[in-house]
Amino acid sequence: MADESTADRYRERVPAPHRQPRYRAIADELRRRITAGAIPAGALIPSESSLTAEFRVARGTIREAINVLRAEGLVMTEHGRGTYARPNLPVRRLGPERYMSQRQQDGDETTGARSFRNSGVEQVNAEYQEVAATPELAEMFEVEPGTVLLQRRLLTSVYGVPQQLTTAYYLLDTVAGTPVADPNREPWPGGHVAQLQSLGILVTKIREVVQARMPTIDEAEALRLPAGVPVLIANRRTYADGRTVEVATSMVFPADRAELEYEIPADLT
Amino acid sequence: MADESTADRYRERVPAPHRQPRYRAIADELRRRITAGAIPAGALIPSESSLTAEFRVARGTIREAINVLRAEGLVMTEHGRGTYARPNLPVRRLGPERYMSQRQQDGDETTGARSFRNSGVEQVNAEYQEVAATPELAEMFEVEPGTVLLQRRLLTSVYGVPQQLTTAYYLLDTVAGTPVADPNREPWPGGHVAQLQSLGILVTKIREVVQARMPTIDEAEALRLPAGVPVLIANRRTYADGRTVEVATSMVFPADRAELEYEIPADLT
DNA sequence: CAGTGGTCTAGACCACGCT
DNA sequence: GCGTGGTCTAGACCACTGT
Repeated sequence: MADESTADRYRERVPAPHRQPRYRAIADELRRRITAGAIPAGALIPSESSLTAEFRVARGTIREAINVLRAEGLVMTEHGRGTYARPNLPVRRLGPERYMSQRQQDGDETTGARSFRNSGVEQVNAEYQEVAATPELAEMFEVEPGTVLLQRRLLTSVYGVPQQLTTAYYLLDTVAGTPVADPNREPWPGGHVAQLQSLGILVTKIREVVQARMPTIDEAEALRLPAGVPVLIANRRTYADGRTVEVATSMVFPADRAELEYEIPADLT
Repeated sequence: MADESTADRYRERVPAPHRQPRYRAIADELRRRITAGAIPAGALIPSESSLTAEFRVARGTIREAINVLRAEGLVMTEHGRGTYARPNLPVRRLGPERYMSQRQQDGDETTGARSFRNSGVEQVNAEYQEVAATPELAEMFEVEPGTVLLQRRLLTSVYGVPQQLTTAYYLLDTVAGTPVADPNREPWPGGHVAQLQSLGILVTKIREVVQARMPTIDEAEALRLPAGVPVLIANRRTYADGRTVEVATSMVFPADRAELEYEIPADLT
């Protein structure tokens, strides 16, 4: 095989031609072991020090090889424990029914995607704060910039696995003094639509814009994202009677364990 | 802080306390300069050697900081030339109106996102092929596996910039011999809904599932994606009278220049 | 405690893009 | 030729996870 000369190159001391960098060749070899099943999903790959011995390179070179695999989402690292082949995660599907008051919600057999709403395994870490409206937010709410809004920041987890970061805003006027402004009532039964309804606000339309990008480091840490996994971003705007009653400037989902589902009814086509 | 003794120990050897790693602090500072506009989009950031001088750290530390920004998709590097703040691309917004027959479509002033449908600057590279239904496709169309389908593969470009890869399927029975089966008629005026309507098929519902992931190498090349940019994936299923009449197993969008918009009407909430 | 990965240094030489 | 980033070495010490 052509691999023989590659193996020989590992044994050389320094001169290795850079036709293919060594860290790439090492990454290729480790990737082969993982995809071929020699290192099963969820198992530890050899430690950095044993890899330096096996390939006879400096530790920095091994780390670069592992960086490649991390960027591909193939492995994930835990400080002090080791580096694992990435296990396959269950996918959380978020469909239009997440805005319904209450309904039967079954998993999708074909993909294994599941909805966890109201299942009792969903925990919410909430943080409420009063903030002044930025010009962008003020325009969406049709108020003066600086008007006080209620900011609601959430980290939602399922089975202890973080699944969603949310930053949402409400006009303080419409929620102040109501149970909706109480952070201890999280998670909201029925979601934000039901909560607004309890205040007499009838939601008429929700608009969401979906984007994707690589996470910031903070997001990657909060969502425990391995490197190489992007995030799905949904920006939500909730309307009642043509007025904007809620804005979620960013709902951040880990793309390796979430997908969004939408329906476009006939009268829109 | 309780960490003071620890911090003191660091100061013996290194000026900066490691409460936050040096490379992350440097990444934060560079990110600030880029997002604040001190380094405009498309401009070169300082070279690695000048950054080692400015922050007084080893070159490896500077490179790690830049790796952070690259993983976030904030900068891109060209060997021998330098590292750039990633230029902002015009964003193509795809809303529900893309399935409407014909309507006024304006840009969104707040984000600069635009729709290019029917604007004449959209080119389509089409490839049609007859294929046997896989078990998954057969189940969706409610036919026997192996039933012949028309496969439609598209690369859509706007102003010569590739914007979308599509793979869609139709039952050959319903389209054979019709203008819809003619690859020379791309791009389809009014989209696939209008085309189906011209065959007497009235679309009643469209369902889309949106995901994100890093691109395969082939996708990255076809869409001319720089490293660190994920793709948005939409899987579409088109219904008429409860029957599935079209399936797009993957519409692949470059996440740095596309976003998807959906509406959830009141009767769904 | 031992073993893992995380951070950082101070060098070296190579490959690429420009002028 | 010069300045850029790409690759690599050989060490050091820190921080986290286990026993």
